[in-house]
Amino acid sequence: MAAGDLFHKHGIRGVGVEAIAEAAQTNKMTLYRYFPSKDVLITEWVRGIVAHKEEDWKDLNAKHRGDPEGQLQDWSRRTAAQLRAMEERGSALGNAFAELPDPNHPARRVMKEHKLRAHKRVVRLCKAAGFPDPAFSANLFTMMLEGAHSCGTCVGMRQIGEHLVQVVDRMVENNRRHQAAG
Amino acid sequence: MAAGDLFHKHGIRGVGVEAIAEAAQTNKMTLYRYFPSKDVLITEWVRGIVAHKEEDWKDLNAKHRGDPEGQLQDWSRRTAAQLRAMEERGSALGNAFAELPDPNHPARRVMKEHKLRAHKRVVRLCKAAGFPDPAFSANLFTMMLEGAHSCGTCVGMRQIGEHLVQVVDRMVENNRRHQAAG
DNA sequence: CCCCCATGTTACCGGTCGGTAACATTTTAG
DNA sequence: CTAAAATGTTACCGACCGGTAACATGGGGG
Repeated sequence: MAAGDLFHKHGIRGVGVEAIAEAAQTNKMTLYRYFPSKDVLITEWVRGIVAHKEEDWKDLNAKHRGDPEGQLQDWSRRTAAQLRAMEERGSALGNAFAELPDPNHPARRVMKEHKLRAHKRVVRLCKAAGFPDPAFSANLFTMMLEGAHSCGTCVGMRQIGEHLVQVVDRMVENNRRHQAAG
Repeated sequence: MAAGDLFHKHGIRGVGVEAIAEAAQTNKMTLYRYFPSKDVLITEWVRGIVAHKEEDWKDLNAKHRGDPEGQLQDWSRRTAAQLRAMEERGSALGNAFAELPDPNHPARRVMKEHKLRAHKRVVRLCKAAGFPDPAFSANLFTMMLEGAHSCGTCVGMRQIGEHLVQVVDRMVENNRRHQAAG
C-alpha cells in the first residue's frame, strides 16, 4: 500500500483517490473495484500498520522469551529507531486519529483497540518484571511512547528516541537494584 | 472565537468558512473583511490558544514564586483538569499540528515555538528544583504531557490526568528525599 | 437630515473532491 | 484460438470548497 506514504505525508484529507491510484501504479476505477470507498481504504491502511506493529511485538516476545525487562528495553530501542526514521511529520496513527473526527469511524475503532492491547501488554510486562507498581510504570511507559511522537517535532526525533531508551533503561535498572536490595 | 470549537470538534479541514461565520454569528463576507484567508484564521486561532496557555504559565509563576516544585505540581494538576474537560476528541494543538502537513504553515511555526518555550520552561524549573539530571526529568515531563493527550483517548482522560499528577508528585518527592539524604 | 461606513445578502467563480457509467483494452485460462 | 475476466481510459455527476463582486441594508455621528 504505497497510498500510506501519501496519507502520512499530506494527511488523509489532503490526498485524493486519484493520487492514491497513481501511487499504487493503477487508476481510480480499479482502485474502486477493490475498495468500495475511501473510508475502507483508510481503514485497511490503518489495519495494516496496526498488524505490522503487533507482528513486531510477537517477534519481540519470541526473541526475549521469559525476559520482560529485555522486551521492554528492546521495545524502546525499536521505537527510537522508528522515530529516527520518521523525521518532521509525526506518527501516522496519531495523525490519522486527529484527522478522523467521527468517533464511529471504523479506522478509529481499529486504532483504539490496538492502543488498548498495547497498553495491556506493557502492563503485563511490568508485572512480569516485578515492578513494585506495575500500573504506574506501565502508564508512564505508554504515555512516554505516545508523547515521544508529538514531542519529537520540537525537540528532535533523534534526541527524543534516545531519551525514551534512557528512561526505560533507568527504570529497569532501578527496579533490579530494588529487587536485589529487598 | 467560537470558530475554535468547530475546528476542535470536526477538524480544521472538516469545517468550511461558511460554518465558521455562522458560528461567529455573522456571514462569510464580513469574516473575510477581518481575516484575509482561512489560513490566517487558523493561525490566529492557534495563536489564541498558545497565548492562553502562556498566560496560564505566568499565573503559575506568580502564584508559586520561588517554589519550582510547587509550579510543576500545580502545572500537572491544571493539565489534568484540562484533560478531564476534553473527553473524546484529543488536544486542539496536537490535532491542528496533524492536520497541517505543510511544514511552512504559519500556524505550525506558532505551535513549534510554543512547544520549545514550554520545554525550556520545564527544564528551567527542574534545574531550579535541584533535580540531579534536569534535562532528563524535563524531557520526561514534556513527553508525559504530550503523551497524556493522545493516550487519554484509550485509557480515559480522567485516569491519565490523575496519573500525570501522580508521576510529578512522586518525582518531586523522590527529589526532596534525595536532597535531604545527600 | 443625510452621508458614510460597517455589515448583510446573493450569486457567482474556478477548482477539487469522492464516486460512477460506458466503453476500450489487455491479460488469463480452457 | 477464443472466451471471459480483469484492468485501463475517458468523461461525467453532484457536492462542496475557499474566495470575490455587486449590491442592499442599516445605524450612528456630523
